[in-house]
Amino acid sequence: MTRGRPIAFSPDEAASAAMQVFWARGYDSASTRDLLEAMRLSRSSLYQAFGNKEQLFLEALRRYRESLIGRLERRLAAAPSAMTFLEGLFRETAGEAGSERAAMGCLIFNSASELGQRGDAPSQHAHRSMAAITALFHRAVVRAQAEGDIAPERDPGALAGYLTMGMAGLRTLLKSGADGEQTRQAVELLLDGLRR
Amino acid sequence: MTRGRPIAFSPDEAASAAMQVFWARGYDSASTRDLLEAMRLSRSSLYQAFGNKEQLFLEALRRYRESLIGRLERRLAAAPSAMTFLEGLFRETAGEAGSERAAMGCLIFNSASELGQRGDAPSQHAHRSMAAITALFHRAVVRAQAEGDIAPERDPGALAGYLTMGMAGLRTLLKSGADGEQTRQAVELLLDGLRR
DNA sequence: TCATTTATGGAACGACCGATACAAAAATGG
DNA sequence: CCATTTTTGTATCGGTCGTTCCATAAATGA
Repeated sequence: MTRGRPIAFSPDEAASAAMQVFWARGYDSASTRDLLEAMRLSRSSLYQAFGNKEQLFLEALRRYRESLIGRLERRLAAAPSAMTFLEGLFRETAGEAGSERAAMGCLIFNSASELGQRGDAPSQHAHRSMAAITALFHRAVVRAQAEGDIAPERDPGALAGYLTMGMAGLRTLLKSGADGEQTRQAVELLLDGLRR
Repeated sequence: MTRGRPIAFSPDEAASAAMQVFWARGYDSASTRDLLEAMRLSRSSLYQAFGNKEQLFLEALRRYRESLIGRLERRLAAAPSAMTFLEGLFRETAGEAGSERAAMGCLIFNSASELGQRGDAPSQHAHRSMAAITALFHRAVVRAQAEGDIAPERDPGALAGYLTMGMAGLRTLLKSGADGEQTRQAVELLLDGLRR
């Protein structure tokens, strides 16, 4: 049983580098040249290891989603209350105004906006990733209700959609270069809507 | 003083057709072939009349913005109250869920998301167009305060940013294929935040 | 009608796109 | 050390991109 020459790169790091490129430039605008340069491998290796550009994007989006959701999940679990988690998340994001981080936005919302209802696999995966964010907000809302910070009679599904809408809008504001004053005020109003 | 051969197309209609293409496909993804076909003119005429793709986009975005703002302005002026205008606008938009119209989104938010902080002219114009939307919401909020539907001590600037954020988020939800139930519920919560 | 001016159609440009083909290089297990 | 397997670098593919150029068509004012 011969094994042959082993690959000289880390598939993990390569996929991570690809994710960064798609995040910064978008799916269509990210050229294979950009990807090759960032991933530091040759064309052959890219197509051999990841199939094609679309599949590479799917893998990058999957990684981004799992990383993001995982991080938020841990942060939610570690938070003293679900409400402080939500407040912290939104306020922190609003505080990114003007930074390079703000200009990049979120790969999931970026993809949802760019790919829209194209119907292909990337578009469907973007949609599912949006749903994953809403599901996370749903869990946070349910916990906040259990903790008495949100009235129990309020519909957690509706509130989760409201929060996803708010985060998507906040990301758009940040991408368009809104200043911190505006984003912070808008986020406070959004959070008021949680408690009301 | 000779004049020469007059152009055989309507610059107005051509620019309008270009706007539709940029709206449906985005700035980068809209190819000159797409544009020529929709505008029904030859390459020479396009470059003669509009300069290049970037300038054509700027003109298309300008038209979209003025048309949109003008339409909203008239609708606001005709509305029995600023609050009913805002309610109608958001509820109507939420009701577009699932339609082709929803998949197209709004050229201004689309452009803001696609072009981000690229720094070039299209990016700057997208940012300014966002500001124009916020300015319109600001006027509506001020009027709603005068009419007693929003408490006078509330900051109209903050509320305007809140509404722009909400509309941007709503547009992202609609583009990602959210169902009408979710968008309608989210919008009601958003509107609750206006009155509170 | 005629000289002039302008628009038009289409060919062509260089650059880049995503993807493939193929030969050379490299590391394996035996 | 060798035969085998796999990766790697590079050349190249057909196609499309935005743009320019030029010959031709068309409508003008005189």
